[in-house]
Amino acid sequence: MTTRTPDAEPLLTPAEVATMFRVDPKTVTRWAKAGKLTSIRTLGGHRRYREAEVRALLKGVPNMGGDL
Amino acid sequence: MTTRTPDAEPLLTPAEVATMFRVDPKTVTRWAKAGKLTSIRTLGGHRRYREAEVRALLKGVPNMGGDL
DNA sequence: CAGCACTCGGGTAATTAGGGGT
DNA sequence: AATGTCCTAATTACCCGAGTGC
Repeated sequence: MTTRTPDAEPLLTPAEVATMFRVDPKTVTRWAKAGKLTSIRTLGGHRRYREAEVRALLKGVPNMGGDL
Repeated sequence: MTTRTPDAEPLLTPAEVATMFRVDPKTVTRWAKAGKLTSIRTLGGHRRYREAEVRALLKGVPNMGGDL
């Protein structure tokens, strides 16, 4: 069976992102509202997030500022 | 000469659309029933969706300071 | 013709959105 | 300013059996 794959970017549900960051889904929603996360909405209004972006944020950005 | 192609819009199956939106195929069916998606029915009653329309709805617009 | 994956249809839990308050 | 919790309404996900697509 030839699996058709029309460019589909891997998306994550709010719950998945919340689990990855160890926060509540509500918090992830706030990040999306604040423009800190790219959110793609389903036709019903629910949000989906780009896996690539979430992973990039999870990678842990090195502290360049020497904050501590 | 290229292959002769009759006027045919590229169509997607429910599973393909579901994968692109990261939702269940049943959800895509609900969108069609709700009139949110243009559904083309096969002679057997199965639904097919316009790839162009799906892509247009799926466009991930980064939050450029105007989401709400 | 036979067989398997997928979709259909309906019904019921789980998740999400949104606002408000700590 | 930021996160977690409570509420209600809406949307979505998984259960079944039967039919379609190839």
